[in-house]
Amino acid sequence: MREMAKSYDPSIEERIYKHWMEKGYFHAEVDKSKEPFTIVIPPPNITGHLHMGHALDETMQDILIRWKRMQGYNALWVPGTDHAAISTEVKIVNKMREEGLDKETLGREGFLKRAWEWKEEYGGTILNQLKKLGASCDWERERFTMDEGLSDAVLTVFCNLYEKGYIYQGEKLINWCPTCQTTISDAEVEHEDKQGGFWHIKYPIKDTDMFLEFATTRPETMLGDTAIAVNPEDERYADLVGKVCIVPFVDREIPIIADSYVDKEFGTGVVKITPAHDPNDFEVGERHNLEKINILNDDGTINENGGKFAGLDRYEARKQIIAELDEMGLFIEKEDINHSVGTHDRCGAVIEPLIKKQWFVKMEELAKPALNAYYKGDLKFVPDRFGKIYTHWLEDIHDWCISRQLWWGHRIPAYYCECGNVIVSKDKPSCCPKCSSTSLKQDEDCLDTWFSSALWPFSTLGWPEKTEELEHFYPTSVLVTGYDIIFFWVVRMVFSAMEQMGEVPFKTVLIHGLVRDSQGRKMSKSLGNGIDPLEIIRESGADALRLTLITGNAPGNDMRFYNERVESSKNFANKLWNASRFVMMHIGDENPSCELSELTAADKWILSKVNSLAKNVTSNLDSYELGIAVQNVYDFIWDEYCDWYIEMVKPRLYNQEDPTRNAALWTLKTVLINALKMLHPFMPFVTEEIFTAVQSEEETIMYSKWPEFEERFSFEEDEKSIELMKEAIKSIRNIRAEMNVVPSRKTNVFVVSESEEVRNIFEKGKVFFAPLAYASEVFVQTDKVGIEEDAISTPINSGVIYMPFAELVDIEKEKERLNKEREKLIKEVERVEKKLSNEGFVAKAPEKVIKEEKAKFEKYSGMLKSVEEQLAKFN
RNA sequence: GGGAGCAUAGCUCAGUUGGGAGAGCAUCUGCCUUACAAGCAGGGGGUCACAGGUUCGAGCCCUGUUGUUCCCACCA
Repeated sequence: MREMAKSYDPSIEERIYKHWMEKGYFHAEVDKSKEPFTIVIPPPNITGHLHMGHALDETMQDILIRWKRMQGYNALWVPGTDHAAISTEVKIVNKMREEGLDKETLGREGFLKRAWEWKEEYGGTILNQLKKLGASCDWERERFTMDEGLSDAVLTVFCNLYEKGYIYQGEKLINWCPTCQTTISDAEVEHEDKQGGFWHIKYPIKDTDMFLEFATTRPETMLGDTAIAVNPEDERYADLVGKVCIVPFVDREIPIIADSYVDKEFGTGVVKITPAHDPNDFEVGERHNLEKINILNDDGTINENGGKFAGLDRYEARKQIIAELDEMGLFIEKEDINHSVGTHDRCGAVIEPLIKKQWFVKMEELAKPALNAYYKGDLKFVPDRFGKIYTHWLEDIHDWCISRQLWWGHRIPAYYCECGNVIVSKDKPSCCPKCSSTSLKQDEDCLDTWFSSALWPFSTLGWPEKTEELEHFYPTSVLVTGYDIIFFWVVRMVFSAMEQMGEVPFKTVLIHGLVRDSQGRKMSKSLGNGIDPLEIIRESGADALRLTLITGNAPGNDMRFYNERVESSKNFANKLWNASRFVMMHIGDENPSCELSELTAADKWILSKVNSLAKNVTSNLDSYELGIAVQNVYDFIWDEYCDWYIEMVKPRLYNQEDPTRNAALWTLKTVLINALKMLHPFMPFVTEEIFTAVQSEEETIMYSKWPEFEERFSFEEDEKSIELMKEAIKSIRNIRAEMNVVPSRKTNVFVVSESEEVRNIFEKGKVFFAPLAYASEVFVQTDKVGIEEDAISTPINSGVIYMPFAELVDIEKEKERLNKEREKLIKEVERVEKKLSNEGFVAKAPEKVIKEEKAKFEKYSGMLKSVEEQLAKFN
């Protein structure tokens, strides 16, 4: 037996984790004799630091992995990181800037060298932080989206999709971030409601003295206007269609066209059309064959097409354009409006739609199998409502712009020949197959970072190689992630897997919500309201943090983080610690054993309880109700095991001569071990420490067998007996507290019952009933012989408890108390009576429910009778 | 404009196929009882947002209303 400290100290965690690592417990080899259970970690960015969101996400995964491992599965949790193209590149560029360097001077190669150096230095930070949380990832299998194997997977998929015609190059309207100077996909555009202007402007109509009024939120785009549109059914403008307007400053003549896209009711019913800078206008332009004039440079300044405004930032140009229009009498008014503006989710800059030649993935066909997988039930969401979000997005999907004007990432494997030929190939071709020229240039752009993470579930297992890991561990079992990246990642993983592997990448997607601050706000850097999980771990331990994050959290729901709750989690760890210490103090170096026949009702009661706990916890874990599962274990340990069972067995432990002492020790130990096992996935450290102390012959709890429900440990009768005694004890304590009787003052307690069964229960349970009921002596009898007339009484099911308090009894007060009790019981009896006299209830309710109600009727009417008898005595 | 979530004790939240409303924290009372004062025992506190409906029975299922949060969407 190992000596245990007086109170729980979470600093043991580091030692334990190190031990687990040294023993290689987290490593999973392919073992075909076992059923696989696989999770791939949502790879955190190499730029990242562990925040509460990660802590929740990884805790949930660790719980599932540890549980399945104990259940005997071949459990594998693959860790790794994402190169995070834009985020990382921005970080590196900023660091270079501090040294007075920029990308251009370093060149691509020089830049990449520095980027890899940066990755080597900082890229592992977040994974090391994860270890503090207790994550049992197989670190021998750690992967990175840009390592050799995964890069090979990326190029393979790119070429595959290109050959099948799913990847194409196109000159389309894309989302441009002028700050990061790259394209981004639709998913990365965040629509924010912003206060903005709605400028009313008019253009002169050619060869008339008339003007056409319209309004716009982006006046500077007028420099790229190539038409003015009205609704074809708008009578106000019918005779203007076909006429020509003049765009000021650039003096461009543009047609007035009719297109049903224009809403007659909105504004003046006139829209300026800028096909090069607005998605709707682009469509209109396609329909009417309009010219597309790009007016923006990559940095958001006006280009040479903007005439005199060339070189100005778009917002400065806007100001000047309005000022000059005003002078020209063409500006009418500015309306203040609140409208939604597209911004870049990484840097917050306002996105400018513009036309560029980019690489796209054609989504329509690829989306279908991903949708079918869900409809067929091969892919499930927990909770299911997120399936609707998933399908909604896929049904309305746009092509995915995958090229990024970055250097940090997977360079697009497309090669351009002088002859104009484009060759897509994993390796650089030696010459152009068309013209044999050897002067081929690779595309300068990189792929969207999500292109590689979309392959994560199979690329990390070795694909495109046919590894035995892939064979055994794929498809993965469950993906755990937040609802905020369903579009970015989940959707793309599913369609990529369906296309490349022909099956789903995971069977279940377990969705969790956001961890918010105590006021319900998102934790963010700018608000400075983030709570650092590492700090919590340092102060209270990873176990306490994990328990806090899981308790009371239902799948898919957001949660608030309170330090008070960490405190209570830590208290729980200490409670468990001390209960274990108590058990071990009494067991010493013995190894208690006993026959089932030696067990007392109390032993059987707690064994039965822990037995059904196993059933409940397992079924809750099966349905991913981690919060309920951990609550089950928590309640059992604190309420049943500590507050009742330990107190019940104390007299047997203190009495070395007690013949049932060994049964008590065995039960204490057995139940504790089972409870520890069930708590282990949630609180791995404290449970490991205690387990190895109690079970000194075992090396770890990690591979101990998960408890299962066993019929032979189900003791219904004993459960009932003990519950009856608990009720009696609670009533006695209640009365004593009301009468302000200090615990040290003990009284005789009489249990009177005509039922032999009940008398037996109390007779046998005297050993614990007496101390818990603060009884100097317990008398179990059939009648009231020897009980003083003014003894305090309280009814139990099929009996009455009497306590002679002598001088403490105030008859009037006692009558009052009994009257209250009577009122309560009358209500109960009435309620049950009403139910039982309801014909519908008796005819239609399940038999079990009716039986229960009848039993309640017996119980309460019996109790009422004895209260009334007692009252009659006082009157 | 479309969709979804939430509304339960003072606060934060659970409540798994419908069968007498729960936890943590807070609050009040009494206890340093030989595992734990990070504790023990006991108490108070809820028209389960509102209105209908289904049912023998509704916090739970259906419809509507209100409040609130979020997601999606090309009304300039």
